[in-house]
Amino acid sequence: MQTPVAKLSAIAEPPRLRGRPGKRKLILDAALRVFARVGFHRARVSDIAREAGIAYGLVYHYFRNKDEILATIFEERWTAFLDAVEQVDASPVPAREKLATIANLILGAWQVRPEWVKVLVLEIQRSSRFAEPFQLRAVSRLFQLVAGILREGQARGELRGDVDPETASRVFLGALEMAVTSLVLEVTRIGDGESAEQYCRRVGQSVVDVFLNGVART
Amino acid sequence: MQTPVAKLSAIAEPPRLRGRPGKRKLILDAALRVFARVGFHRARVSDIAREAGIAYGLVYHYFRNKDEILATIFEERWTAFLDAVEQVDASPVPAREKLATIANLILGAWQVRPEWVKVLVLEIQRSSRFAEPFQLRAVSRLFQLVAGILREGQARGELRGDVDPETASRVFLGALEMAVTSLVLEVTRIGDGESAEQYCRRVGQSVVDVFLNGVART
Amino acid sequence: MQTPVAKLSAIAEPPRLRGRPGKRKLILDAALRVFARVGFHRARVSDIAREAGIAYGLVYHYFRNKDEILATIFEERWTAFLDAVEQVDASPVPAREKLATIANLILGAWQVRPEWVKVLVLEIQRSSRFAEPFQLRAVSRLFQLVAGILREGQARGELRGDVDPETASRVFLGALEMAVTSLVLEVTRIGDGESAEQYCRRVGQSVVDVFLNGVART
Amino acid sequence: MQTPVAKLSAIAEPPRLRGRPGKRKLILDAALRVFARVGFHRARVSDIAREAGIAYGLVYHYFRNKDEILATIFEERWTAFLDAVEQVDASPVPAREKLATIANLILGAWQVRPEWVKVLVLEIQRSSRFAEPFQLRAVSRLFQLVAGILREGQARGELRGDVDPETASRVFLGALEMAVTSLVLEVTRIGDGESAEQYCRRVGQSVVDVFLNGVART
DNA sequence: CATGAATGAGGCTTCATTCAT
DNA sequence: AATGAATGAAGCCTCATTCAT
Repeated sequence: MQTPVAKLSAIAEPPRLRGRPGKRKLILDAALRVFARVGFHRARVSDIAREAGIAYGLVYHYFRNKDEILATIFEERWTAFLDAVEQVDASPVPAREKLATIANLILGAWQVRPEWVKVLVLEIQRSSRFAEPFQLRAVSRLFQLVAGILREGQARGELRGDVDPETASRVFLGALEMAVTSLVLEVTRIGDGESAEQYCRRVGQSVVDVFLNGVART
Repeated sequence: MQTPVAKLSAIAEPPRLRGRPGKRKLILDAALRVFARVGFHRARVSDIAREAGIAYGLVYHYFRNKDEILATIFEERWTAFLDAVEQVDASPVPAREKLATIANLILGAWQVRPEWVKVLVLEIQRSSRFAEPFQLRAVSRLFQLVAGILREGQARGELRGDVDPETASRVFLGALEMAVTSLVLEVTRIGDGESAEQYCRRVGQSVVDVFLNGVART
Repeated sequence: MQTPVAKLSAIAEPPRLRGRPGKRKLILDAALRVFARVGFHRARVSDIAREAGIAYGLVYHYFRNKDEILATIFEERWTAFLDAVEQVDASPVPAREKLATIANLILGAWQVRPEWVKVLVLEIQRSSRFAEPFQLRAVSRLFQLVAGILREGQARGELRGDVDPETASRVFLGALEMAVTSLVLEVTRIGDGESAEQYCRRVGQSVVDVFLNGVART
Repeated sequence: MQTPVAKLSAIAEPPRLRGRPGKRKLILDAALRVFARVGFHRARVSDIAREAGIAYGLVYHYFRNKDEILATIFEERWTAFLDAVEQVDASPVPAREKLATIANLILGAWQVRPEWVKVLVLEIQRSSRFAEPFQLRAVSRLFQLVAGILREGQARGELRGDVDPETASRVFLGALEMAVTSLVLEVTRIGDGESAEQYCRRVGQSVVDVFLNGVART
């Protein structure tokens, strides 16, 4: 199954909030880059302002404080991501294809917007703000969706019925996250004869393959 | 295979250095608790000192700075953990048993010392400090060990040969990390009729089961 | 003697300048309310604008800066107040009646426009801006007028001649100010069977009574 | 009646809090001077530190924030002042003498520590923090004490019985406050042939005289 | 007139680290 | 070894004021 480009761009580029000429977005994008570069805690508001090419105080015109910038990045992007996953969930395809698409969605996002994935993986997830109701729920939603896909696959007889869907969803998403993390931390170096896109697709397929079929010799 | 208690405690409790009264250890333990409670960045040196019941100037007799405390915690505990994994690697058992033991090692450590695992998962692993040579190598070592186990299993014919061991090691450890993370973040609530120990064992078995056999109906 | 309503309203409501739609007045009134509510220093220009229902940039079309707003309030209201006191001074009545009228003027103003009196008492009078030439002179003028009334009363033989009029004017106005302050700070609660107007009149009479006759048993 | 020097110094110099070598007091004294010079709002914490000859951060070792410095000044000094007034209240002398002593207490404090009185009059009283329970109660206490003295004087037949003690206490203290304010604002210039002490004594006597006997010709 | 986006200096506060005792 | 007072750099945030439209 092909992941529509539309979906990928949806993750990477949230729709402009109506009205504002775009300064707000300018700030969010700059913040994303700065957070990705030096991390949330090291990032100074003045860094963000400089990166955005605006005056210091303007940041506070659009956001209450630095935390809110991170939270907003999370909200906007994660919501777009969840929407994409919801669409995948709703599509009339076998569970295995849904999982493959989700894997491509995540790895594809890294290709298009590595900073966004880096910030999500390294900063937000670690942040104690993570414990905020909205964020907790937003992340839980992803796990629920995947668990739902697995449960449905079990009901349809596509998947083994003797595996707890909640646990399995953590295995699947944990595996994917680690794959992305190793890309983010540049632990994984992409080989010579392979484009980033090919590499991502291959890794996604491997993760799905292992998750579906296991590594044991049958 | 049973995970020897000795190994677990080795992870959780590094051997006392040179029989000191233990002020240094007092500080490390206190820091661990504080880091687990509020996170590294929010933790003040004075918090650690108060938790340890000492004057905070004393912290600087034992450690150069705050970062070094975190690094030390990492080094000591991670080294002990790696040692345990090395022993597992060296043991003459099938790959599947080695993997099961590693899973129990990690989940068991969470049982004995949840703060340590929490700090490892939330603070160190995602810290940009992670990029420091020693830490990077130390973590890489774990992945290499697991990849080695998988490669050996392939060579012995126990595991499928058409899976990249590096990728598969990330799947395995990512799945385990996510399992632990959900425990750390208390997303997972342990059911009524089950002890924490039973629960951990069951989750570990599930992860290994999925990793080995996959979720697809055969 | 009855305090003409005209005089009270003169204090509380300065005549509209040149028949403008009144944006300027809107701002001054809003500022008065905000200053009374939160104090000059805590009041933000944006608070004033919101209270006035206008954009806050507009404030700077009518006033050079925030200080000027307070100064303007002071000038306009205090001038009106001084005019009323001048009229009292010029009236052909005994000193004791003049003093009673002044007391009613002040306490009556509190009734009609408590915010204005509150700002006068709490912000302007004690402000270091008070030291500005105009304001200093304006306030001095009140003391001079009262001292003049006292001096005249002495000359006419109505009042004791062995009291320094300057000192006595401070006693009189200090007493009145404290009476108003206790109203402003709501330290004084008005009793049940008494209207605010009755209460003010009674307090004014008491102050004048004590000032004229003293509290000692004769 | 002579105001014992002991009492005056009690107002101006609160007893050292046991233990501290005196840095805390250094800061409080410096803050008092700075507040008196430029006002609370204009005073920067760095000004206070420089005035005290200490490092910036040390201020925060002893006080939570700038507000707490002002509040502490108020508490310590006002408490000492109230104690002195309580002693006056308890002394077995006629009401008129008690009032004279209180007047001397206040005016004498201005002589010894003009900054303290200035800060009290200009900053604390105006501050909205004034509304804090402790401060409100502390100030109320003074009024209650004076009202009590008046009531007792009435009961003994020394004072007129037809005057409300609460209102009269406000007249008395308002008059005194205005006398001090005019000193603080340097509206009142002390004449040539008179020492500051003589001047204060004379003003105090005048205030008490007017308060007791009134200005009307009998 | 009117708007509110944009500016940026100013100041409070935090807290890692040093140092005298 | 132990204490905690002392230091001061760093950075967040506020908000008066300006300016383009």
